[in-house]
Amino acid sequence: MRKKNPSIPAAGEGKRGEEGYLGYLLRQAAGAYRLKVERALDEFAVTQAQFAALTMISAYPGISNADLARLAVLTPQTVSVIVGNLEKAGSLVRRPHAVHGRIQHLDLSESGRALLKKCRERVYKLEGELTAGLSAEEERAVRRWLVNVATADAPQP
Amino acid sequence: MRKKNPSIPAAGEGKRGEEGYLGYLLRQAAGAYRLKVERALDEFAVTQAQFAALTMISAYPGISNADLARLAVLTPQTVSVIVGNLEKAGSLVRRPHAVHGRIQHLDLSESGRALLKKCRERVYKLEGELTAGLSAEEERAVRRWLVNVATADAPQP
DNA sequence: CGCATAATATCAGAGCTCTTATATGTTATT
DNA sequence: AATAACATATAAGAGCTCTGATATTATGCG
Repeated sequence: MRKKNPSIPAAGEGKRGEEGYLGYLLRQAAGAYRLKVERALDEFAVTQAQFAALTMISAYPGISNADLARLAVLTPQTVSVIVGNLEKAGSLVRRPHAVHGRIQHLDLSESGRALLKKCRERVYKLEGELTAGLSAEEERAVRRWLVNVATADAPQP
Repeated sequence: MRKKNPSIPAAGEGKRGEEGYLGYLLRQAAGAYRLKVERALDEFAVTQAQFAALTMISAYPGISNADLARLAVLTPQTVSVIVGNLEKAGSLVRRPHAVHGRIQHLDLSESGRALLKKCRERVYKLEGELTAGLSAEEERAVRRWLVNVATADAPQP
């Protein structure tokens, strides 16, 4: 079919495989999974970041942009972009704080809730595939490692 | 200092912690590590993607844009952007293929090689922190899992 | 009370990444 | 040899993510 250059290994092989740098492996795995999620949600035009935001707003209704950023380990500016796109799509609403003049509350709209429900079904399947082939012990090790990496330089109060 | 809303957990706790969805944990870990790398390389104005490209071109001199994309599990368009920025910075050169009229070879420039060397020292330290606290067995499980996730839907020839 | 400090939101600019689309060059089929 | 199929490169547009900067609102301290 196509003659592959034998000196360049495929993604899962050689230095790109299990002997490779953990940093590369992490980067590639996250990229591959992000793409998988976005293709599963392509029909709804929802990105991984938007799915995460919808899920968190659903779990913590009335959350502020700043709190959402802390929760998602992103900058407020980044979250503002994501929230802006979700607002444009009509999936959420921003309400001014009752007494605090600057804070805005975020809440899902009706269509946002319905959208999240449909997205969840698809993503749950992928989440299941993520754990397939892992023993309980291995899964615990992976989870612990991921949390450690994600919170490595978070200042402990 | 600041009064944290007690109903919103921190990144490493509650649903954002070890009981959370693996998909979220993967996303957060990759984001946190990407940021860590880019801050370590801030002085050289090199991004994680650029560091990956430099490393791969160094390992496979004369590689084509298309092969680099396959190697990095990215689209050719994405790699083209990264390579374009590295070229603008003078870290690599594009040479036309001797006989093939379309393919371009990528090679590091002298300054690119020097830059990569300096970046490597910094990133190696972070790579080391990535494995700290993992037993050999756990590290093997993590590596195997990451490779599985990264190559989940790669068509086996 | 008045001002400094901190928190919130937002704009602008850059880089990464995808999809879609186009132009060009190579290989296989007829 | 002509055409179809495939590979390579690249441009345009959208979304995500960061840094840096600015405006507005709260809070704390003199």
